[in-house]
Amino acid sequence: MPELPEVETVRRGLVPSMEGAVIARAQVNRPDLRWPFPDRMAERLQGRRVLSLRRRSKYILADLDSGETLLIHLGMSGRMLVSGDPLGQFAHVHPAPEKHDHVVFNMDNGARITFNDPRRFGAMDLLETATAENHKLLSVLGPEPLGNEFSESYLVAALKGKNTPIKSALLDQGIIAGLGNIYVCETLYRAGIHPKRKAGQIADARAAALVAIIRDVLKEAIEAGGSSLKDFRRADGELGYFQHRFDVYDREGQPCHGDGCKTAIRRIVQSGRSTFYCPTCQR
DNA sequence: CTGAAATCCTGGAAGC
DNA sequence: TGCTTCCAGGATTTCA
Repeated sequence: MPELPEVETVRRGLVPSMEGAVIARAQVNRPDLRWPFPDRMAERLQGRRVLSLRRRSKYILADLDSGETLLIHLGMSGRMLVSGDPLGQFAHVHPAPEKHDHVVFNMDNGARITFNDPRRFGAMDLLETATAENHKLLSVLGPEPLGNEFSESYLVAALKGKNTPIKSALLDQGIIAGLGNIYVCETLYRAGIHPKRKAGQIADARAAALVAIIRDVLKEAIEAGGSSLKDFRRADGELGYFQHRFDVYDREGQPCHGDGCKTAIRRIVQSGRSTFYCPTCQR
């Protein structure tokens, strides 16, 4: 799925056409994605103004003037395509509907946001804004990696005593929210830590160093506009380009980027997920 | 507790 | 231009 940087890129792309605008009509083309949509979702969205668009981990949260918040998860293949012309300068041209266009938001400013998700691992729900953090999907999340709560002391303590491989620990959304397979691989490469190393076996200083590395990796990806793999498009439909910067992800057999290191990047499977790493640089 | 596997889906790419 | 197999950014649930 889109990981934190991709979701943040999508959120930013949606702000101009959604924030402050009214959902004139919500078109819901099927009863569910990963889970059933909430009761009367279209009606509850219709006529509501979007007060703000927030992000928590890989979730986009749209606070509405009804006191409800629309939660959106893009799953693995979800996209939000923006069309139309919010500023009214040009003709409102919308693309023809495509297969897997599951939910369409027609805004009162002429913009149209189409949620397209072939694999349907995505999700939408409506929750009370005031108690949003108590939502089943949000209450289990660990700290935001770019927030103040995510500190060196926090991560050192969170990894202490863990017997699980560091790869799995960083993928655990309850320890740190928002990392996915790509950025965990990239983070461990930069940190020089072998993905199979037990989380609790990492020296405090190395665990602490992960904090800055994680932040750097995510910030660079956000600045680059999110990565773009098979299914991901920026909110405006343009491709991101962080994929050009991957050191290890999807580079099996290719030479390591490390200084003077030409070792072939290796791919292994951990918990059913591909892990890419340099056996020379990561210990 | 850990962790592996199955599960929800479709589509693209690779292999034959 | 076919058919089969494998693989994919996630995350929950089930099972050992």
